[in-house]
Amino acid sequence: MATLELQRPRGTQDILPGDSPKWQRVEAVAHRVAQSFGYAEIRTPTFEHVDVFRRGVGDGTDIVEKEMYEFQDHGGRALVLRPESTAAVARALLQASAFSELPLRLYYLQRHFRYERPQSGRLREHTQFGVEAYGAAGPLADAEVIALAQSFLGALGLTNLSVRLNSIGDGQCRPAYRAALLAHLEGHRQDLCADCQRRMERNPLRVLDCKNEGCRRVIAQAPQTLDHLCADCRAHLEGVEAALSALGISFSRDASIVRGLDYYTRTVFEVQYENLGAQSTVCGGGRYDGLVDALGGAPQPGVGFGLGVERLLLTLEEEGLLEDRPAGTDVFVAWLGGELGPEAMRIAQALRASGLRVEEEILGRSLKAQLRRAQKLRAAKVVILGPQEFLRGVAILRDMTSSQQEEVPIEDLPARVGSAAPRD
RNA sequence: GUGAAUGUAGCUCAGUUGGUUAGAGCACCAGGCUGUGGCCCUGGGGGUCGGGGGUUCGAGUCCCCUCAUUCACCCCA
Repeated sequence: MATLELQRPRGTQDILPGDSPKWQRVEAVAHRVAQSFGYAEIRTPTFEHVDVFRRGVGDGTDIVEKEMYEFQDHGGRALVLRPESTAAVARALLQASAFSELPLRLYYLQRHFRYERPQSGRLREHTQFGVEAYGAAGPLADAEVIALAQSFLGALGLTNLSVRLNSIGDGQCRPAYRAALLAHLEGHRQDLCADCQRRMERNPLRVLDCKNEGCRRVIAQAPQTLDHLCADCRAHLEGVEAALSALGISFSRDASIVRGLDYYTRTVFEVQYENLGAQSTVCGGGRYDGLVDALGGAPQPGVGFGLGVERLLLTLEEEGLLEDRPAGTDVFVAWLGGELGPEAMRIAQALRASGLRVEEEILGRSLKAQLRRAQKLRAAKVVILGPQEFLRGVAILRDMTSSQQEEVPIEDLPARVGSAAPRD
């Protein structure tokens, strides 16, 4: 490893030419699937006023409390690199008065910035494919969003992922549940780990997803959120499940799913891939009926998910679902003799005009080296232009699979090559 | 933020108890084949051994600091 004075900042990634086709594939599928559900793309600024997230995500959350990249610009504004997109999208919609026309179906493909300790699948700059559906208070929107996530992952070839569903209640029933849970935990305080004893003060719901064995035993006896849901929340959850069943999407209830962001209400869900170690959640989402209100707008029901693209790529890699090196070139134009470079470029241009992906020699290497290059590019055809052929107005057209070659008039090359090189 | 492991060529890795000019395979370039890829053979370019400091006659090897990566926790996508 060469010693560089300048390295990329911790927790960031360079996407090099060898990897960018993988990203392009995932992005293409995201655009296609989201649009097939009638969702339109939205893009928001990379930085926002700090208050968008203080008020939207919540002041007490880890994201806002210790993970934001905050800075002040020369005008003294308190800004922050966006740590997530849901609150930013809501802000944009409010600013554009977009809630006048409902329902609103949006998706984004954006980078987020959080100051965290990096490990694989967790970066300081990461990309999410996310979806937001506004205007529908009923359970159909929840099911639609989950179906979209399923379709997206399925289109990429992933099948054995698990969808876990829970409801964390709303302003009606959550306080009562919280009290009941706290009472139970208080009775078993000595059996809980030190972390959980601390969690009891700040956010008792978090105890539910502790992996510690002693805590798990206490949790198993604890009151279930599901038993404390008010009638409306219960009906909502059952409605989501009924719609998912009708769609043939399998899921399991998982009382341990709790969200760390303040804006979630009722439905919360995760899509997990087990082999991913600690960062096994590829997709997380839920309902956030209180968000727009918190940002100062008239209340709007909303539901959506965020899907980590870097984690998804790790999963796809592990499942062997990414092609290593997709062919990027159809034809290579080789030349020799020292004088024919410009003519080779002219031929390459003519071939490109007929829709082919073409690379021509610009280093003036030996023919042998040029053919090796063509092979490495997996070009199906090579045009070879030599001084002798050029004088007669022809070039050699070589088929790299069969090793057959023939002379073709230069003007006929686009027609001949175009018909002979099938595209995938 | 807490705890731990790892850093030798572009990549994957060797490198004995500290001891001469730090190696291999793959990749790259060239030649064998003076105008034809894959296979083979030969040769070549490439390393401040992550960085800095220390111990020592002598450090890739030992010690300290630092940077980066990885794993677990926290949290999250």
